[in-house]
Amino acid sequence: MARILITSALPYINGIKHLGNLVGSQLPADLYARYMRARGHEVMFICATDEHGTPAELAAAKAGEEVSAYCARMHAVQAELARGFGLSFDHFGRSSSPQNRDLTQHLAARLAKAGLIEQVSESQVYSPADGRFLPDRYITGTCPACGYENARGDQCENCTKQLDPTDLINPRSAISGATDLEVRATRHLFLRQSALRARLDAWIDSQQGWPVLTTSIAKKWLHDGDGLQDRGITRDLDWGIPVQFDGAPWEGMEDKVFYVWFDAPIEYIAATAEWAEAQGLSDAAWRRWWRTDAGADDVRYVQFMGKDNVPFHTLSFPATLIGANFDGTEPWKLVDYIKSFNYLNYDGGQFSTSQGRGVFMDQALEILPGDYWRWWLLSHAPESSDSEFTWENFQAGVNKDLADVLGNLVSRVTKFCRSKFGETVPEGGAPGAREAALRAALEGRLRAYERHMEAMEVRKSAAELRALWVLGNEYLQEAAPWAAFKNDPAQAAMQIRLALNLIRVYAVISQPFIPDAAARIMAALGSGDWSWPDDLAGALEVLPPGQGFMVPDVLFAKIGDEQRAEWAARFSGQRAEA
RNA sequence: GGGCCUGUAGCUCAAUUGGUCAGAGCAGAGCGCUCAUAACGCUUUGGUUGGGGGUUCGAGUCCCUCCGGGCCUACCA
Repeated sequence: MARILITSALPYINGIKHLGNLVGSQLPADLYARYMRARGHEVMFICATDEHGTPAELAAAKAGEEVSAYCARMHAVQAELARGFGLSFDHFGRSSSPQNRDLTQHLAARLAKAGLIEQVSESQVYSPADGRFLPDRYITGTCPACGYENARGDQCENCTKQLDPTDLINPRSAISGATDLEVRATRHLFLRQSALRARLDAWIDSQQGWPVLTTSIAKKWLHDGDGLQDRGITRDLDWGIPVQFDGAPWEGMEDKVFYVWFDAPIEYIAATAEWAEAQGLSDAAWRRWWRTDAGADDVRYVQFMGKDNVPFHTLSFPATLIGANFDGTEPWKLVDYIKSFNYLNYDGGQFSTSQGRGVFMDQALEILPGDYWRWWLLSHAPESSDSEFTWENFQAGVNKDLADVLGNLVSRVTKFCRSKFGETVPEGGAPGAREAALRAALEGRLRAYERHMEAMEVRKSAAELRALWVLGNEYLQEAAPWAAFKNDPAQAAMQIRLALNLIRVYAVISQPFIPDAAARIMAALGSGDWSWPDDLAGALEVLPPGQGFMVPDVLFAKIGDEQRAEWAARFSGQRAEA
């Protein structure tokens, strides 16, 4: 039994995430977590809401709430949606937790002690009307290069020229529209990542088999131009983790907070501490996952994220942890494997939170249960390149794979048995060559499925699982128990007993993809044996003759053409305000 | 501008990192079955692997070039 630590990129707090966000991190992370638990490994699956930063403040203001109240409310909303999608976090934390505050301040202090923190004076645009410093992209104005009037302070979206906010003509606040902007001097802490560049480079080089997407992005940042740049880790905001030093104000840093990207990954650790507290456990319970001097040396740590998150997970966060261990007294667990994903597009364009384009998690669950989405999204995960959601493809995938291949199989087997033998696993008959061939075919595909799941090859895993389901239909067609029943009822009994057991095995192995449907199958069959079919022959005899079962309700309803058309129309345009 | 990824049958994707690999699923066509959510099974039609050139005994697989799509480019997170 191995110990596996799994983290999903943290969903940001300002609103409900769309399906692209879901399939890029939380969903595949959950798939892996469920699979590893099913294989008997000890798993710690951590996620949390990422709550700090300017967008959270603005979203709260827009909602007319205190930012802390807003975050608490949205955290509850996101947690509920996560449950709806069957996301099996061991803990779904909050980056605003006391644990994260303490740990973030602690790690910053360690980095300072290591000489990896530097105070830098810089000029920032301040908006008196908004009462805040404005991040570059919250300043808009006319692009000096192309004349586009809504250019952002970091880059003109029209001509793609990179800008400095002070380049803009007629700059104004993107928040209030205020034009009385001024440039003020401010001081910030910088993490001297550049000092760790060689360490990070060697560390990346030492990793085996990481996705190209992961390493190429990391390498780009390490070697592009002047190499890895130091990074500001503080901001002039109210909402965030105060920049303090062992509880005392950090000189010159009064009224500042840590940059959200500094504290967000630290929340992976802090959330584990939150978990320990919630479980009534001691610090040792979470430290054995995160400190190699406290038991984490045999932990395998896997992170899941969209490609936009890669730089922070390959560079900044490792730099934080490596730097904090400058004297060898705080060996933090570094990630062992980073599974990164491309983007899921929506029907020819991008999902857009701001434009309300695409399907959001709450809307998805209003339409259909989580399993439908889990299956389609995972079987189309954007692993090698961006992939695309279309209602036609969604309908086809759900109807064919879930309703026809798996759902109908469960239906035909249980209903046939009920009509010929009653709702009891029938006895009699002896397996023959056909059954041996089925077992061999299952064995081959099951091991392939396991290999793909181990390797986090999400789409290949889904394809293999589907192929396993198909074997059931093939067997039934060949065995034809409805024909055998006429002349040799015992033969038919054996065949259908095997089929019932096969369905149970399908429930067990399909559980990582479609946990709810799997549970319904198991409940209908009256089985609570979720053990993985390492011994396939044995697993196919778990349901003994005489055991009662029930015909389950239709596992997956089909999506009709009219319904599909209606949904396509409903989600094409502006999302109604939630 | 720079960097990275990507372009394989109508659609979604595979091809053990140069050696029968040109494949699967869906869609289409035909046949079969009738237990089942008009479901299932079998057979089958589609591709000169974006265009062009090159290396090699041999290239979706390597090189050059052109065309198309996407992402990143460090103060959104």
